[in-house]
Amino acid sequence: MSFEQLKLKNQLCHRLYMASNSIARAYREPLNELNLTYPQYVVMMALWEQDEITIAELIDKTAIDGGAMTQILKKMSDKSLLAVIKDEHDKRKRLVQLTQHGQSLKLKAADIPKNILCKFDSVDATQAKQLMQLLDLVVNDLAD
Amino acid sequence: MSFEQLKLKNQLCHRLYMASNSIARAYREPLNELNLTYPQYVVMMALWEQDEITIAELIDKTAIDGGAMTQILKKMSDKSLLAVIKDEHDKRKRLVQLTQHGQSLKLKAADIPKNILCKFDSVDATQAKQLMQLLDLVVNDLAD
DNA sequence: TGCAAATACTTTGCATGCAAATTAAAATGG
DNA sequence: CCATTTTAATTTGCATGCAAAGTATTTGCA
Repeated sequence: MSFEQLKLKNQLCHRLYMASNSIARAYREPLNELNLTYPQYVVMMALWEQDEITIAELIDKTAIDGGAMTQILKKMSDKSLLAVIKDEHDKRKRLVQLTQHGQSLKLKAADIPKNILCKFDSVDATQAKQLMQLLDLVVNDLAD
Repeated sequence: MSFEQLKLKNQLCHRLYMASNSIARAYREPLNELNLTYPQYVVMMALWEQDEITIAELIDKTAIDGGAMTQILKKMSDKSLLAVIKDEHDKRKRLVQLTQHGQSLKLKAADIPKNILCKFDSVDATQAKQLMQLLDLVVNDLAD
């Protein structure tokens, strides 16, 4: 019994596991300089696109776990990157708002994507796009 | 300043983050029935392919962090899935060996990959293969 | 109007991923 | 042959990802 389907080299999930960890590791150094973790950087990107959104919307945009989000926002708030304020219309909700400092960090982060991309010697723009499209299919098929 | 490069929809890393989490989540249920976490399952797959290898080799095959591996092996040892024994030739090394129970679990796991794949309505075999190849390029380019 | 059900978050407990420090043993080279 | 370096693992501290339980509000509906 060869059980080909159980070999690591045939596992899409293991490829994703390695690729995701690899790329997160690649971001670690440049993000350290901004004093951001990778998930915190994702939150920043979401807020740079649209500021003053609810936590639920932030969770929706980033796909970060709700339980983790509470902790992440607390740490980011401690670092004065953002503030979490009450929504007067619906007291269950809370709004996330970038501080001046949080907004200004966008300029410093602007070069990060380029610096990561330049590590990809074997993946050209077309392949990167194709890869993103395939990943979107995977995510959509697995969405609840 | 639009900062297109900072938008989440253009981030390969965020796609990978979501896809990796999605697929790991998909494995959670079937693996629960085997009382395995996803990384533990990866260790099992590595050992089903080749038993009695050193921890370093296991780390190399699985890409699981060394620090985490110690903990994972301890838990798996507690569950009698494997045993970690000394290497008499090099006392720095330790060998990982499946137990009878660990070996027998292979049969129960044999159907898991198929059951995961069938969730992919939008990704055919060709695309899956293509995706794996692209992911390999990413991992290789980011390898130290 | 009033209460059960749904929402929006927070909290808790467990399992990693990762960097850095530590320990033990083997390899090296002067 | 001994001291330095390298290798193999473990340990520790921090930051999530995730499930499940708990809290505060708001909705919905009888």
